[in-house]
Amino acid sequence: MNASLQTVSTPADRPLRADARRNRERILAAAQVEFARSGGDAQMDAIAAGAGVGVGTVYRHFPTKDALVAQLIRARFEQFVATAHAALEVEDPWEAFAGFMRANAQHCAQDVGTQFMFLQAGPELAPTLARETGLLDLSQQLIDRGQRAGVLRADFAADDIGMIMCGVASAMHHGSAHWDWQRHLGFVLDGLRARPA
Amino acid sequence: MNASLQTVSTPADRPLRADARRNRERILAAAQVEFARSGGDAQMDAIAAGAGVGVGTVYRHFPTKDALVAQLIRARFEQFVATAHAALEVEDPWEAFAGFMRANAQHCAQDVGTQFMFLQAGPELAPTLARETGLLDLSQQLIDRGQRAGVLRADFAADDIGMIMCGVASAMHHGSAHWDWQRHLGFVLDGLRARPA
DNA sequence: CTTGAAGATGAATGTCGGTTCCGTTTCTGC
DNA sequence: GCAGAAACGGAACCGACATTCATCTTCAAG
Repeated sequence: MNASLQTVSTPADRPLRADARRNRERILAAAQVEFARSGGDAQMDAIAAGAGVGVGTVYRHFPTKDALVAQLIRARFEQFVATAHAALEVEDPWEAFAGFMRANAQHCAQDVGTQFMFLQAGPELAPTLARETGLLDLSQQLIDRGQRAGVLRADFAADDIGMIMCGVASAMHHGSAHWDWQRHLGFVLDGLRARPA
Repeated sequence: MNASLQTVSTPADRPLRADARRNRERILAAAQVEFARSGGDAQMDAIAAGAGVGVGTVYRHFPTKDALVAQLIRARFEQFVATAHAALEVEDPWEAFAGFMRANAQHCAQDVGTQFMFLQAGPELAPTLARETGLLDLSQQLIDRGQRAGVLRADFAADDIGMIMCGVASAMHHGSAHWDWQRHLGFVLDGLRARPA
């Protein structure tokens, strides 16, 4: 499985029939639940069952499993975008940036499907989505603020965010007794803070 | 697949026949190559072919694919142990620690199989092996030195190392154009350095 | 050199899980 | 209401792999 970026035909090609729209939502919800439960390898049958729907219906909405995953990921990125907007409202430039990172990590922690995304999805999916959804720009703004204020190290770049989130996600994915992703993120954030000198 | 810790019957149960020992080595080598090439999902047939051997032979040496993977991982941990010993010889406490981390990451970078291990193997495998091989103790010594010298943050623990390596490995695993695991590790190491105040 | 045990072989087996297909059911515009 | 399009259902299909097994080969002790 290699979740490439299949543009799911969500665009209002034709206004979906009422029941179809309902099912579509159910499927996405069930997929999220199922991915969370199984830790990344949910089965189409299970997703269909969870949505109270036949497999065929799942395939009517998403031509392939990858397409379904891609849609989940896209939705998550839209959440990231919202978080970024919120962060830009925060006064303190460091807290704005750090809070953004923490909030995103928190979202990942609550949805194993997203961790799955960072760990298993095609390498280009995350960067591409970040660009397409505008997340990259927003992140850049947060970074610029931090760097202008001298609280964020100057050599940090927007592209690094994905890499770091990926690393943090992998820590939470394992959930080994001693592994605490919040510690991990804390270490990294401390590393990103500008050094006094 | 869930590489639990199957103690492969390497122990000199009975001195393997000469050709058998040779094949065993070939299989391990081929497995490493094959995992590296395929990015973590090597097939038994491919491994057998790479070793110039029939599949049955692979199964004669390793009862299951997991057992084979476990053996590869165990070997890698022995390499880590060697690195740790070398690091303990280094004068500067910070360089000893940081060099240890960098060297291990480097080893991972050269062998996708190891990245696979950190990312896919059962959550308990790494911690368990770290204990069994003595790596945990050695790491602790490196950490103690750093903390006594005041160059390593006081709240860092040996258990954190696996988590961090896991994160770094996940970054290199994707190898997205903009993702550079050395940057990632650099950020983290900066975060681990004791703050002046 | 013989011989039997250890080892090797690879086609065949079994399972798992994504995807397809077509008969049936449910909407919705008229 | 009705017709026809849209959607649904889920058994069946199919490829991909890990694993097995009956048979053949090679080593090494005596």
